[in-house]
Amino acid sequence: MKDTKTEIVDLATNLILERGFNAFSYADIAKALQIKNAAVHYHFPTKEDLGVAVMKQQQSFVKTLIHNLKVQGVSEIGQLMALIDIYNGCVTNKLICALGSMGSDVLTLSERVQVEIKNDYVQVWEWVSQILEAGKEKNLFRFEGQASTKAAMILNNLMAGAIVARVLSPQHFKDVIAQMVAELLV
Amino acid sequence: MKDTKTEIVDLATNLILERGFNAFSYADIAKALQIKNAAVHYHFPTKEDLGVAVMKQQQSFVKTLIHNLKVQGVSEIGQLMALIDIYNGCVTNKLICALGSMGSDVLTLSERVQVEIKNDYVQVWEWVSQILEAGKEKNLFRFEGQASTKAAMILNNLMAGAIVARVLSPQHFKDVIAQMVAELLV
DNA sequence: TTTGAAACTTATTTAGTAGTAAGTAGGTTT
DNA sequence: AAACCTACTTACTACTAAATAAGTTTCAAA
Repeated sequence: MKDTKTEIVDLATNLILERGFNAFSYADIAKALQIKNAAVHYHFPTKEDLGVAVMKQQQSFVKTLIHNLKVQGVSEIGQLMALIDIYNGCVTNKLICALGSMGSDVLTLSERVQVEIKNDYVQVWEWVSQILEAGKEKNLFRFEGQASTKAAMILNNLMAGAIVARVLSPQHFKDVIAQMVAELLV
Repeated sequence: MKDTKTEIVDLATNLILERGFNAFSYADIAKALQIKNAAVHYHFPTKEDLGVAVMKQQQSFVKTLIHNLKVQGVSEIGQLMALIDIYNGCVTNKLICALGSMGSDVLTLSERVQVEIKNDYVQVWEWVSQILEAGKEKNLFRFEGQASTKAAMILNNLMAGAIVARVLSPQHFKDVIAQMVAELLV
């Protein structure tokens, strides 16, 4: 069984992806875990601490994902699909991604949290840049311009796509991402 | 001179684009306008009312912009650049767009506000779709797939680009949008 | 068997939040 | 002149937020 600390981070993550950092409280977490407000503060003295923990856990998840995909020798196409699958999961559950949620709130957050949001973005951005670069070399992908710029464009479509999916519909996301992939594949 | 009601909406808009709907209060507005909290409630009884007013004002701005551009006979390229200029202005002022901000918070907002967010998105989406369709016909633009899908992709890049610009840098936005435009122009 | 740290609860504080009721100054209408 | 309206202020309610101090339980190691 997961320990309380991990459960708090998991729940906070879900609340952030659903409502945003400024729209959930320690009381929400305490209620869901059937503990008291102060117990959450025991593990994460300030909300800032909790925010940092959430973003670091995200980085750890991505690190593990990248590692597993490379160990399994998954192709560049497969790696891109794995990333898209994560966003499909978000959209299905009416969630947006951590980058979109925390990015929108970035100016209300402390320096420490801002740094972790940036680290999160850069980690995924560098990964996608590498996928594109290697995939182009192998003639799997076609695109104009720099791989890093194209990677940013792909992330933009995933991030904003997930946001818009909740405003319009999940289908809107699927259509856009399908077209994005079609343009990319040779 | 602008009346108080308009000033409240303008200020609320700025606060939403900077911090998000759930991260500003009536007190922020009252303080800035040197009036009392209750005076804001006089004009907008609930925060929901204020949210609706902000989104309707946005729609009105876009409607006027589209009208002016068409009256002046601005080309499809010029129209797209006008949209991009708005986002450049946002990025310069460390703001995100109303769609990105309110879209991120959509599940914390009432039905009435959600509808206006959707209306806002659809208005801009249809406009960009028309620009692309007409521009392609005139051999100004090149793109694969449906104009409406490509329009959504452009909006995704603008929306998420503005969000990421605050996390990374304004330059990151400019690079991505420059590449986006380059891919689009014949 | 004691001890001591980890993981809580209880109870409270401080500082906001949206929202409202009642009153008022100054202008407009009848 | 009386009645009314607009745009507020004053003073408040009810509630929620994050945060903390002090006390309690639990359980494993000495």
